[in-house]
Amino acid sequence: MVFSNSCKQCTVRAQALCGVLADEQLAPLASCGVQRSLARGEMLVRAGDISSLCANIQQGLMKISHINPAGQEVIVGLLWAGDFVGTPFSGGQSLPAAHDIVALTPVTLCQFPQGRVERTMTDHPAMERALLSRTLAELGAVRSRLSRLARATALARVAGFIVESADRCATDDDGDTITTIELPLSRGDMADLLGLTIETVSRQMTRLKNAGVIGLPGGRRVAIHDPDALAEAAEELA
Amino acid sequence: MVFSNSCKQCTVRAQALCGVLADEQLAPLASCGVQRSLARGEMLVRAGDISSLCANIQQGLMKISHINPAGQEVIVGLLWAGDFVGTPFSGGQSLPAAHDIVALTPVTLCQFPQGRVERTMTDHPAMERALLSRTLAELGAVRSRLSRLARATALARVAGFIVESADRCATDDDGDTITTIELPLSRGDMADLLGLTIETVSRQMTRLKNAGVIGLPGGRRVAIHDPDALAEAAEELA
DNA sequence: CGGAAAGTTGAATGAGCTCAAATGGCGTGG
DNA sequence: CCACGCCATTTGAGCTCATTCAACTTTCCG
Repeated sequence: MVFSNSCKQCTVRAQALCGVLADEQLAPLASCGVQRSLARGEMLVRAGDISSLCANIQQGLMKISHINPAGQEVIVGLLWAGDFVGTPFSGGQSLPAAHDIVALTPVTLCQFPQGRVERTMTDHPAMERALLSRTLAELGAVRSRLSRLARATALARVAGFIVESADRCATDDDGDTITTIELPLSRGDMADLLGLTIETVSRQMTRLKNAGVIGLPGGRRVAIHDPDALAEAAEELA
Repeated sequence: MVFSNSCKQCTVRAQALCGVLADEQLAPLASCGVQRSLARGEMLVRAGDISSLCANIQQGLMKISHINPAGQEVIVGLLWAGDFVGTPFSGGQSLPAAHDIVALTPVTLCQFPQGRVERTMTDHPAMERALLSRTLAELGAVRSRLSRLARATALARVAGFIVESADRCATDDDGDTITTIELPLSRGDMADLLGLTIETVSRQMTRLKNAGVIGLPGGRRVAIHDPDALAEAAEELA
């Protein structure tokens, strides 16, 4: 249902199709995309919906989350700018969505009619193949997160998340000695993502700060003073 | 890389193709499948391998596992009879495998030349679409496991695993009042799968036994005395 | 400003881990 | 057939790390 994309700032075309198709082949699809905006906190898909949504995230960050019987929210994945969301084909039975999808920041996305995407895939098998390939890669990525959640300590989870965010959010000022990023998630969201409590997340952040590994200049900003130590902390295990 | 299949005892054809193709379309593929056996513990794929493996599991159970830097093994998924394993196309760049794949029981599988599978997919888009659909479903399933690992108590993890195994291994004697299954995993494998220690798994099994929910008649057998209580325990959270 | 939400810090509790020893099942060899 | 040894599993005791509950501080917006 979701496809990760490693490229940072690319057009809708490149995102959806991984560059396998020429521009003229995409024209019919690109021409029918509708731009849409979501406010922070707005829900795009509700678990249980029978939705034929099919879109590309252009800006912002969304969460894929699940609320368990005890009322706790678990974030099972994030969708960054460039990621694809939705079901690209009707596939006979339209299954209800398994998870909520909610905007964590203001989001802009480009929405397509499902039928049109499906037809484009049928006309251009390379696109479908690319989508399959990307989905397989995403599956591997989720499995890796699974192995971290299974065993890693609270410190390693938090450090790992900062490293990952730094990779994703990498600003252009790479000449600087110190990288500062703006975490896109609240402490509460981080806790839901990492399977911890808000307090524990906060404590580990403080711990990293006191160790001189990161700085917390205020807001949700994080200054990475010692990337190596941070990466090492992310590998540490129970 | 892996596709789950809910059907229990089906032929290679039905498994790989979800019944979307007629038999005669499959003949070229079916005719070049090679049967292969693996002993318990034998490794099919090693993490880092550049493998073009492409096969269907006919009998037995395999684990997809990852050994973390601390030397702990984490099982990120199981492959049951009927599941598909491997990369069905070369996709330009052959990525090295991210995980080990090892037989937990004696396994028989039907292996295909990758190129032939790829060609069959190209000739029959319905097959590729089915594969994509199945992969998306698998992605959802892994996400659900993720949410369980993130928050559930040890008891809930163990109970959940027993429920899942019971669904998978359901023997034909469904007329019986009490269902007994043979767990396909050792305590150690269960621990690796659930992100617990051997001792904790054992303790929770004992706890369920003492509560009268299950019986442990010996070996790896589990008698399910109270399915409802077991399901309830599986939902319980931290 | 002022109120609410978000984040930090502290103390006590408890679930699961570690280390260690006992028990049970099972195949081998006498 | 029984004794032995090996391996998986169970059980026990103490400890650690993350959670819980609670108070406090900071930041964000109206």
